[in-house]
Amino acid sequence: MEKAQAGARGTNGNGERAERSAQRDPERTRASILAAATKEFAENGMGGARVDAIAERAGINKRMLYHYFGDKEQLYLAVLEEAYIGIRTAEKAINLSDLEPEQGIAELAMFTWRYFLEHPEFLSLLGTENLHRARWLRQSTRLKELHSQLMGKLSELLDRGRAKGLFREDVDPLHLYLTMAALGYFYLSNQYTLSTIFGRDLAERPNLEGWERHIVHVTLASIRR
Amino acid sequence: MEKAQAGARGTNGNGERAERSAQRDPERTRASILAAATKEFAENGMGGARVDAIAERAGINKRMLYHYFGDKEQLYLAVLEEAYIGIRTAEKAINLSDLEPEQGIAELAMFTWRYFLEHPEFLSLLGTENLHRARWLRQSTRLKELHSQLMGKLSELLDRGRAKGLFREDVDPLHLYLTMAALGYFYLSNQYTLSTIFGRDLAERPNLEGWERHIVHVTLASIRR
DNA sequence: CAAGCCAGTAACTAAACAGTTACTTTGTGG
DNA sequence: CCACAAAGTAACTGTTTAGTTACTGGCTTG
Repeated sequence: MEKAQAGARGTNGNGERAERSAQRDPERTRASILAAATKEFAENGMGGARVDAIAERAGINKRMLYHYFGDKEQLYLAVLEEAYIGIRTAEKAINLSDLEPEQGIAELAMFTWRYFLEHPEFLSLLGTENLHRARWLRQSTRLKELHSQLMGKLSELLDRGRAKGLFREDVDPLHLYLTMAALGYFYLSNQYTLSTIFGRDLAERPNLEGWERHIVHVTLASIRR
Repeated sequence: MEKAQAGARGTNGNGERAERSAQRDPERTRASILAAATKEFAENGMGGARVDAIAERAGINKRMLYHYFGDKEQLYLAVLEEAYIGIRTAEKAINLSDLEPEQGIAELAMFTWRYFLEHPEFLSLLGTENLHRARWLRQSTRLKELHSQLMGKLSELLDRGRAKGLFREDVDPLHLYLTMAALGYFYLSNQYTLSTIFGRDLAERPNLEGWERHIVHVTLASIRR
């Protein structure tokens, strides 16, 4: 029925393997499983995620999922690793060397906030991973080698700011990073319970913009002399 | 075999129902189911929690769980409600009226931090509830009536501080509350991934104490003139 | 061009799971 | 003191679940 079609589209005369049809594309299959699994795990957690739901979302046969990833846990680990690689890659691209220290810190705070805002699935996976006390993260040699680029940039800015007499002498870069991350993470990951309890939709545009300004304000206020 | 024992202990001559034996104690059964369910849901989330595990932890027959709570979802809701009632009750007990504004804010920040620190199951339930976009919290009329006492106390302190010229004019009490809560929540709920990535155990005593001081410092720095 | 491997399918299985049935025991109010 | 309701048990059921088996189709390479 579709055999003729596959034959016709598989090759195109010159040896080049052109834009091949949907059939038989390992990389694409793998990627679509990973994307589907990311959604499913982010929406339902490890315990709530369903292997069958992932297969359906990816439009593949469940057997393929086991073929490429082994089992549910290894698939989850692959999802987690990809999510961390995503943020680490984005961090690398930041260039702050020609900014004033205060401006640089503000940029880092906004970067973290916006990354969280645009990647809710990353926040959700973090929540799931912490529920399980970092069981899979601790297993992953790949992720333990993948250090955050942010701490280095933060330290450099702090040094420059201190030299100029702008910042306090005793600022711990880790504390500073945790402060920025905490303000963004909590607001977004807990937005549903908070919105319900305070009767105010935290996801509305003006509220989001107000909170971004607040994060920058708090971060800078905490390190200034 | 044990019937005679039960008869002997059930009543003690005067009509008073003395310290009755373990048999047939509805309140105790209900309470032990609730305690077991709190642990199970906090450790595994909604999707990962097992009804059989709850029954076993509570030392009761699974049938009783359905007898008292209806089904798994209603039991989860009861657990969530009890957890919120716990923090709201603790909040009520705080008295700040004879403290200076700065001292009062510091006390509130430390209260929130210590409550989170001592009630990890509450943090975990919040995480689960937010994963599900506050699905059960929104259903609960009981919880929607139960307003946080903290916002009122916070506003009062802010007013007093402003009158004395200590605090900025434009501080939003909700932003202030979210700031304190965010700093505590993130540090504790994400301690496992953070400890793994930064290679530093955030749960160690000196680190916990340092973070408490940091929360107070940041909170106050963000509202001072 | 065939041998063999890789991608893919459909249908199955054993265990785990939430929830139920049918029953017994125990305390209490008329 | 007995009738009846509430508390409790044990064993069961239908469904969902992760993971498997046994197979087909197609691509590459010696």
